Amino acid sequence: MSEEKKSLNFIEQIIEEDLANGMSKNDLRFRFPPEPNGYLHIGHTKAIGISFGLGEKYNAPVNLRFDDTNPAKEEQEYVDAIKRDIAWLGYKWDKELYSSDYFQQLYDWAIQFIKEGKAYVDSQSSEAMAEQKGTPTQAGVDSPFRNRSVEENLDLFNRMKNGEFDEGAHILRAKIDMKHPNMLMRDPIMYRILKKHHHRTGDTWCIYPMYDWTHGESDYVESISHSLCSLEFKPHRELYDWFLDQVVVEGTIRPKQREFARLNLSYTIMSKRKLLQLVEDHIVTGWDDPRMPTISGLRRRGYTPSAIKKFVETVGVAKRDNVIDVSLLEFCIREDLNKIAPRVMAVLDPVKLVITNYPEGKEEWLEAENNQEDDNAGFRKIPFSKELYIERDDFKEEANSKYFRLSLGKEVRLKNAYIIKGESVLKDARGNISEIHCTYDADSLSGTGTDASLRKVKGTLHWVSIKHAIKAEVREYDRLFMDEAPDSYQDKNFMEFINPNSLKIIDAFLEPSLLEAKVGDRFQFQRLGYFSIDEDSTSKHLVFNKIVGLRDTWAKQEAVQETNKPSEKVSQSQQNQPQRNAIDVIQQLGKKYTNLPEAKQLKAKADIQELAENVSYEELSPLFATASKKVGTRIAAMITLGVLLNKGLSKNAEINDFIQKALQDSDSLLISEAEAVS
RNA sequence: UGGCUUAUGGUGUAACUGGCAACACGUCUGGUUUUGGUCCAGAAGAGUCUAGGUUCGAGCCCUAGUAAGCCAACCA
Repeated sequence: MSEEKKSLNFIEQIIEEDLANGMSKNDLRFRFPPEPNGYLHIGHTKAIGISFGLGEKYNAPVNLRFDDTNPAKEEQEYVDAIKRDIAWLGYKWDKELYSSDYFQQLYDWAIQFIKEGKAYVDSQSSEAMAEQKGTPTQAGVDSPFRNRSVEENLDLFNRMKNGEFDEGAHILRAKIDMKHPNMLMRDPIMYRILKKHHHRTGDTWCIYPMYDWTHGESDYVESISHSLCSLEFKPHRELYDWFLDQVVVEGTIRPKQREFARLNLSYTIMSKRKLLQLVEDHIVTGWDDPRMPTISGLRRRGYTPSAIKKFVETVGVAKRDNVIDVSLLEFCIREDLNKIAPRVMAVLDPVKLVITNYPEGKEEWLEAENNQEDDNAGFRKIPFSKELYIERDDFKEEANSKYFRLSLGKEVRLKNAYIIKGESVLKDARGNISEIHCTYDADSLSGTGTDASLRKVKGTLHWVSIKHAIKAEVREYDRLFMDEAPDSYQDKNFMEFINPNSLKIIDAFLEPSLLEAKVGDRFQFQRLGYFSIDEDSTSKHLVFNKIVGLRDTWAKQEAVQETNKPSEKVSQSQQNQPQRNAIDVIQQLGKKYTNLPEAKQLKAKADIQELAENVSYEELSPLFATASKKVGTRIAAMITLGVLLNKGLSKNAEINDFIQKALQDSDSLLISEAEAVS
């Protein structure tokens, strides 16, 4: 129980402060307010995690409120999908609510606004109004309708509500300030005429409230204490507060809007509009395509709720723009699946392996551990026979000592089975390997405890018995975009970065135990990665999605070797070796110099003096400009200068300046070094 | 000639509210291993955007710059 160490994010700090200032814990209440105009994606998961997470932390209710003020875009399908996704993540909302529940209350308040002279009906075209609104750097001007009488406004608004006007003929605006530096405060629109069927209120209304007018008041009606949203709503806060000022009654909970930076993921896009385009252009098969960053896509891909929650937790909450590396998401899912996914064997790119000294027709059912990370996972039987498939990548006719897999004359272990030795290969007319022949050591069977079974060999391969193997379709996914930030360019469309090879369909061979697997089951295909059964599967035709590969340091090594071979890209690998310029090392020593105890300081000084022998004046002189507060670096530079002067360097104006400034410093170490050279 | 916000290793987030920068991912070593996975041990990488200032002491406070993001939909 050592939770006190965990630091609070800035939102938690605000809440703690409110609590300290007398707010009752019972008054804490949050909400998640999606617009039902698209599917939830991984970015929303952050917002969900923040508000629902706070609810869990403080044991406070969290409402799910659909922000459904625009019937032109919103649909029941999205409501259902959103509820499904949040429930799947494992969060429980207190009440399921809709902004449309408050249409009447909002309308009543609007009437009150008109009566108090705080709102008016404008009857211009949207173009005219946009022009009057000005620009961020230029004040707006008042509408000619701004000073209509209360009676006229009331009459017009009433007739708007009754459907007497066409869309666009009139709107209701709050009367605030057309010269306000915040554009949102320049008489924002509260209502527009929309003769559309609403998924909940049907045809009851033909005027619909705008977001700004609706959101804060809905929070208020629900007694939301903290209304958390992403950063782009920061400018809206002023208006949110202005609207609240007009209606909040003393002694009630006044909601507080606070903003955090939204989540961005490298190599993906987060805009609902753009995601919709991928669906409509059939780049993907739907919102739940396993390549999509939607929650439903991740679910179908095989991600677990706990991995996603862990991810969101790890990412943190702050106010600066960020791009999270996908490797973190992958880490979270691997970490989770490593503990829970049963291991099985599957061969995705088969080559036939024949064990020449294994009896014809013999078969054995060998014992295999389901998950060595889980003591309760148990064991299963897998069939072994003379003819197997192994991975094409797992064999090379000749290989160096770095290659741990099968090659001619070398031994490897077949996982859960025997040790084999490569003997010969058969090739087809084009020279491709069609069969590998090997011999096995009959005494080496896994788990028998014989000396032979205990022998250590370099590599272990996964395999599957040809006769017993079941065929399955495996869908392997790659990132949808080839650019790290596909929608960050003004001059390029994100569609230009679509990865044409984001889906690869593979005919794979699996061990027969998989015949019993059900849709949604997740497995580790040993040495390959994590896979889950897709809902397209039938009893005759299994379909797997690759969730994520295993961490693969071998593939990485190979890639490095490749790039290093043609040209001498040695510099890259040297970068990590302590092969640095003397001056850089000196600078480094300097950084820590003032923090060192005296004995180490002396050693550092000696090191610097030694290194200084290999430093030219041209390398040193830039350090003269070091900021005055970086005392350590200046000391190191001074010591180095001493060495150069000793070697016959003559002083110039630059050097004298540097020394003079050091002599006037407050740091005694620096002064004494400066005195030593002056 | 606007307003608001942000700035800490490659990435993300910390730093007990002023006491010489920590955690996670990633990278690299080494060990264990019947998964080149996991696990274990370790390393490299940041004087905290710049320049001043206050202070015994600044990533935290002040001033001035710089850079990035957001704001002109009858969208949310």
